[in-house]
Amino acid sequence: MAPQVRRTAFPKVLIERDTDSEQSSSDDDEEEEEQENENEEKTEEFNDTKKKGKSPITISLKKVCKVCKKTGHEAGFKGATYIDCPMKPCFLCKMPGHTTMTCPHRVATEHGVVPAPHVNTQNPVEFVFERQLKPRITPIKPAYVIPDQVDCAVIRYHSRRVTCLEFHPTNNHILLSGDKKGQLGIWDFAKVHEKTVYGNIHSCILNNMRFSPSNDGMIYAASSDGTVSCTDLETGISSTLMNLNPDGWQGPGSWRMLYGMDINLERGVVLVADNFGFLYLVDSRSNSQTGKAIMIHKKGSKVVGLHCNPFQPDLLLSCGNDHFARLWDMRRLEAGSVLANLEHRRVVNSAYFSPFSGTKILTTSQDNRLRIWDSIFRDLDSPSREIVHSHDFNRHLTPFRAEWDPKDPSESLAVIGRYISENYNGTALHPIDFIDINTGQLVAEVMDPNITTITPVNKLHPRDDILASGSSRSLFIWRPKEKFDVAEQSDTRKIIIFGGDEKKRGKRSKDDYDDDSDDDKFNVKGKNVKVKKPVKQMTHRKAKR
DNA sequence: AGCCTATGTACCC
DNA sequence: TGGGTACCCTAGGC
Repeated sequence: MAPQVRRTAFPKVLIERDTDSEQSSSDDDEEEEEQENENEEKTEEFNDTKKKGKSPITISLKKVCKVCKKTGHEAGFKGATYIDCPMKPCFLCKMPGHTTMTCPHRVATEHGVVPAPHVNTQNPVEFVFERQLKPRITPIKPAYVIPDQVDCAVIRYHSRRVTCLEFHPTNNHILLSGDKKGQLGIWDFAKVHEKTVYGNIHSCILNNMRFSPSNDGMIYAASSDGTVSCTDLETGISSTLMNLNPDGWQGPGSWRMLYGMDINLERGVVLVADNFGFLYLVDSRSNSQTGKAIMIHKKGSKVVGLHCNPFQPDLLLSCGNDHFARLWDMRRLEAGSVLANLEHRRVVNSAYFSPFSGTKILTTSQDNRLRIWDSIFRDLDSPSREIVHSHDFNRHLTPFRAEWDPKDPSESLAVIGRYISENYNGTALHPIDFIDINTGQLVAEVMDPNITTITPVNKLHPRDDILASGSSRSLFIWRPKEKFDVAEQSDTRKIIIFGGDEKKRGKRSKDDYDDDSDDDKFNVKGKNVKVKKPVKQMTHRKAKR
């Protein structure tokens, strides 16, 4: 050691760098990495000099990719733009050979979408469909009424991420929300100061909720605590219909969680499904389980969604982690009696019948594809269309679910949040997409420079032009600008008006929302939010910005 | 500001 | 089949 320390002549220093690294050398992150690399290289060369004497020290300034650890390129955010690692398949369509930036599905959202095929009435079932059910569907698709600008009200009372939303069936301005902690929020967004949170109904994730079809003051909820609750919205008094963990916590292997839930009014049952593949029927009058649990998905797999057909009470749709959505006949509900198995390449986050005719199926899968089956009366072996859309699974996000517009009689409009971000004026934003499920076209995208979080939970109002969103802990109500009347919101103390103040753009600060330090955090703001329409070429839009 | 962590699916061996 | 771990475009909290 000693001879090297004492030497007077320092060896020559060679700098090894990528050809384009000089162009971006002002970047702070890069300087940090350079420093790190320099240290590493110096140590190695120092050991070398011990053997060889005054051999040159090589300082490497080569870029190291954070994703694949290889040199020569970098991945990650450069400002608000994410640079893909070329060694990874495309983050959007999951295919190798190109990056997300150059993905054909990003250039044209409807890329690869097969148009709706012509329906031939060859068999009796199809004849019945054409005669009895098709008339319910409006033959000519009405033009979507998409506003140029929407206003947005924000509320923050959940302490954990929002997991589900439900509009009140009769009261037009009541929104219900559930969160990861199991809390149930009630927000009257016409009177911003009217909000309620019931925190003791469930002890963990509130996965699904539905209003009672016979009493719109009652809400049913299924939770990962293994219970189904029925809560009176006025009093907050809750009863437990079912508890799958009566003996409490006996370890992770035996703890049962409830995910999918729906209500079948005709049969008077609440349907719930667990994380082991089983379906349970609970009589909504006696609040007791009827019959035995039925395995409807692969043993040990989570059943995340249940939906009763709005017009054929005997038809049930389920979906889950076994990569399938399944169609069932309620009259013959038993393992093996499935009517159809709708295969997906990954976990199916949601599967819904269409809201007017009940004959279409829309699913959201973790393979970044929306799938549409145009008619449950036709061959269900493969979907009518697949639409590539960025809604990746992330363990920290509520799973994305594409939701039908319940007001669109042509059953062609769906809303779903977008995972992948775009660079909007230097801010990475994750818009909420409106997609024409017949063509795959992006009809509109809603975003706000103040909302930088991903918005996986979205619900369209059953009667009004209103979109409710859940993004992280926050809830949003979006509506066309002209309909938004800030004056009607009397509680001005808690209203923050955002008027496009540039200082407020970009990453929002804690103060934007938290003006109270107690558990009663509550803020509402009205502001201008952009709605883009229609967008065919996403790259064009990017180029303009 | 920087770290820690909860958390779920996929895929490896 | 089960344990280990990658993912590495999260968000809240300390």
